[in-house]
Amino acid sequence: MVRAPIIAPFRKLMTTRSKPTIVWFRDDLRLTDQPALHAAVTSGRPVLCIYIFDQVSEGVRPLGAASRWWLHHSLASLDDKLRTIGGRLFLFQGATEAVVAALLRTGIEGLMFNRRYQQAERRIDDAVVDLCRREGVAVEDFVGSVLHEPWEVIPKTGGFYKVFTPYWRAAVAHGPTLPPMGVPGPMAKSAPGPRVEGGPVALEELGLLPEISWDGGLCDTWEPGQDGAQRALDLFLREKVESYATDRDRLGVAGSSRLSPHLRFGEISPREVIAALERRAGSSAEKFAAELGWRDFNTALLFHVPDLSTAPFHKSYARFPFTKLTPAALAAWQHGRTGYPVVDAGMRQLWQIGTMHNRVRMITASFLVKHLLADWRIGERWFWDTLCDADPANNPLNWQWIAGCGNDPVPYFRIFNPVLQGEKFDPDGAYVRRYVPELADLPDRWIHKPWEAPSDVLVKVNVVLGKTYPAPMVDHAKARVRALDALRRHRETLDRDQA
DNA sequence: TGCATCTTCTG
DNA sequence: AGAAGATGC
Repeated sequence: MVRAPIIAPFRKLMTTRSKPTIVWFRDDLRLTDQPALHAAVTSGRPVLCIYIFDQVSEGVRPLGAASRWWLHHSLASLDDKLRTIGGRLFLFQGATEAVVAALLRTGIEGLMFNRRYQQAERRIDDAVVDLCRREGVAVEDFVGSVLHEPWEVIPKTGGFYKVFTPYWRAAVAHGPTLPPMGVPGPMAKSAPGPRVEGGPVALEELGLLPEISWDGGLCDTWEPGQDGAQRALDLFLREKVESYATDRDRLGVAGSSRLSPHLRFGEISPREVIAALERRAGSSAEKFAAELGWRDFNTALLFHVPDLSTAPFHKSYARFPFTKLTPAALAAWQHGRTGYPVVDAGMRQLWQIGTMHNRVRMITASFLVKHLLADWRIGERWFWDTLCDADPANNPLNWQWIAGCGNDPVPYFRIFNPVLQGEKFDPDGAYVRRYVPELADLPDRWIHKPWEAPSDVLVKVNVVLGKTYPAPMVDHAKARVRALDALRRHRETLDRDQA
């Protein structure tokens, strides 16, 4: 371990004052409903708020580019918020254990944090707890950003839930989640950030922002941070939640809550969202509450089966003969040039604004794993890099679900038809027109299948298939039959193995 | 949180 | 002919 130099005059300063308690922020970048911060501030001791940007510890999955962009702005916002209660945020980078060890040597009273639920992160946290105990530093951890912790909702027969519906029934029966805490009062004057190896560093030094500025669409779309999260929640409750159950499926309508990246970084807790929802009963509110349940369910599943982000839940799929995509085919999917308008609109929405309508996530993912027969991990990695809400549990598990290798997956024969899905959920083509502007003038009738439009129509709207917009990269009917054959064969192999 | 195809019913 | 329902992948 690297021994960090301790600056002598600073140490003297520390010993003459009461030692600070560290509040270690992680995926909980908020002041509201923040148990660790609340406990530290109400103790009346000096509080030192820190964040450690750790991409190097064993097993930690490096953040994708969109998540890095989000984190940058979220950290800036958290620092602003902390200043409103007399604190500020000190940033460090490097291996967590080394940074914490160095900090402890500067004289620390205690360490507080809210729990995480992924394997690598829990190993780090356990090591930090051990470190504190060895050094005689009081350490306290609190419930993380979930409604229920993974070990709280388990079947009577033991093990863990593999199907959402029984999980959610049990979670609801388990009783109400903790009422969210408010913002703690002003904190004791914040201790200065001790200088150690790894920090404190300026936000810019973390290098989270893109080097070439591709983030214009993200900047125009999102307001990372606690205030943005609260605003999104207010807007959702005011204008969207009533019709959520129906509007969420309409691609051209902004019917979703847009809370997912805020929840991912813990800028708002699901307990706060539930508390706000409970003031308004109704089936739409319940539908939305269940969506929060999905987040917990996936978190719990990953907790119980740590390799789910890379390994199929159904092990037989490790041997599935995926098609190796050509670089051109992969790029066509990634950048929205498949020739299927609704698929291309979704992939371009993702690239431009770091999110994608949930139904379109299913359509585009299904296209990659069924029409192109690609390994779901290829798509998972792309989403991980481009989604602002890329979540270590939700992203891989949703991909496993659509690929058919997950716990409780879609049946293998369920293959989305991108034309029918477009016609059903984007009947006026508003979504396609927004993200595939070269098709904007096509009449509704052809907007989801330009290759069927009569040539005089195409001429009139300046569409030349293969030039201004790609011809379909695969034929839906043929690709569907090919996928059904491959998946059925795979299934027969399975049955034979088991027999 | 599907799709395609077949059957039956109705005008 | 076309809607509506049933069925297998």
